[in-house]
Amino acid sequence: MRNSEIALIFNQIADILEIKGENPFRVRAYQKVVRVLESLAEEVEEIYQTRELKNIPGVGEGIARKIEELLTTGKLQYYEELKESVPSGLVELLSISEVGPRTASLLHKELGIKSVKDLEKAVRKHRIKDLPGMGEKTEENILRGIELLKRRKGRMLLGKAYPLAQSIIDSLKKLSEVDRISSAGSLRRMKETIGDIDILVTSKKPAKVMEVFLSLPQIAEVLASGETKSSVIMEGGLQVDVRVVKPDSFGAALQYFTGSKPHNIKLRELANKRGLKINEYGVFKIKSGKKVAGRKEEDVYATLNLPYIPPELREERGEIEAGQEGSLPKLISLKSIKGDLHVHSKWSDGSDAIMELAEAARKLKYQYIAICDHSKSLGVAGGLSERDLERQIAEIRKVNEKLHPFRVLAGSEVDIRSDGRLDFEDDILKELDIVIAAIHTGFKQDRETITNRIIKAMKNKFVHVLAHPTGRVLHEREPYQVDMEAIIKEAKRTGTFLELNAFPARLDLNDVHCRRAREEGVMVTLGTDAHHKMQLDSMYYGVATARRGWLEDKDILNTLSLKELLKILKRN
DNA sequence: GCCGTTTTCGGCCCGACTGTTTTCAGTCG
Repeated sequence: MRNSEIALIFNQIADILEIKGENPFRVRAYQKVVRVLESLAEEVEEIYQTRELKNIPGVGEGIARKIEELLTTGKLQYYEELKESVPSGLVELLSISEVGPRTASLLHKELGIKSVKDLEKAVRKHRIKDLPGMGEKTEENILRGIELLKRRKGRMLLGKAYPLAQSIIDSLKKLSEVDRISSAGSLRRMKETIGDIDILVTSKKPAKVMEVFLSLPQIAEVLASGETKSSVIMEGGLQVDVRVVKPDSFGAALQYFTGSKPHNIKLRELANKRGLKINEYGVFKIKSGKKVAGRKEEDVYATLNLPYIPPELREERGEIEAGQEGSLPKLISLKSIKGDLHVHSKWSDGSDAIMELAEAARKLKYQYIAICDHSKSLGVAGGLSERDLERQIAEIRKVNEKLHPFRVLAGSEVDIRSDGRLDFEDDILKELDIVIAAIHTGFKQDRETITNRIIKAMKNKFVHVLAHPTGRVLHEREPYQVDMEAIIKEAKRTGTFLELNAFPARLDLNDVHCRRAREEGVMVTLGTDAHHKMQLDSMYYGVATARRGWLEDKDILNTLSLKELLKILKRN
């Protein structure tokens, strides 16, 4: 059983326990394990075979026993019984904003409501308002919550939310009334998908800021508007909240609203032990109530003897401990990137000529790009035949003569066929500067088959890079069943580099796998998979994911200069 | 249900907002 499946079950358990009004700390214990499982690179199955499950943080006696039962029998008696005790539709009520566990169980007890559909009917018949603790307003709010749920399209890709947020920030920045401004929340942490956009502002005239914000053209609906906080829904369904805070609280507010929640909880626990209290206004001494920090985010961390922790790391995955030990990574930044190692031209399914792409790359101050068009068996993507590839190499040589010292690397995104053989023979692969291998068909193979298939390709000495190693496409396709732990180990053994594909819907490797690669000493390459010169810009999201994966310059191949890069590529 | 440089038992983050209440419970981030 995979970690994600176990996490799903524990998440359900947490929800049901909440509805049943169980001890909230027990609920939190299950929620914590869910989070830990989601950020665990290694499969629990493997941990179970080699060592104690209780080594996993948040896993104690009880949960260890439950995991064991799931792994050995595929089922969990406790969960089955729990499910029986609560109608299945009740859990989905929790996804309506305004409806929490207490309301859900009240609705069920009093009106027999078992699903969102039931609830909507009851609301429209005005049967809610007479329940104890409810009223007309609550009824309206629940209806609004249901409508919001229907309209909400789930989380948005970072690649879409980020430019949107930036354009809002740019519009507000122009105002002389705006002093400081920053995004917060998961967007600032650069998570791969974003639930809503939070923007913080300091201003002496909040009303003016709000007025301008609320008049932005992309707004579909205003949910709330006040002096210090306004919420809107943008076209496309994303919610944006703007808050105005006082200058001497800006740092504390930024820290608070950036999260993540588990990161903040851990910080506040730490603060308590030192007789301090942290909230969105600042850091205070508990006894005297004296404020000791708040203006700058750095100061908030400093009161706990911590260095500044970059937002991308704030997921409670050991960053606080690393800060205490002084072992936080020096994260990679965009300006360290010297080139793009995965670009398509119009020779296959891209839309630009090699020269255009090279010119665009030079504008980004790169020293090189690798043209890696598809190989012959990928007919749908205009895969190149051996003959085409040779002609393409000739064209690349000509471009290089003109653009020297900039360099276009001749490459290929060679398809790994279903049996693990490559789409080109060695004698043509060896002509290339860089070979990246990838799977494009047969995604549904079982774990062992697909893992062995990929490993077979990695063993080819002409293959430098494994591209988009898990094959996921956010919102579209699950990763294949590949055993990433085995792939990372094999990458170490064969000297293969693992790609972090920067295309916003891929970001594959993800943050967790990046970190595992680093721990094993496997270098990562960054490539945008651009099919258009504009898409070279998505390198930014790749770098963000690398940062979330704790990667430094030295962990990333294309921070190397052209000369150093060529040396390494030849060695293979 | 977890966890321990104050603890193997008794803690477990913090405040705003809202609506329904006359002092607070529920929800949210």
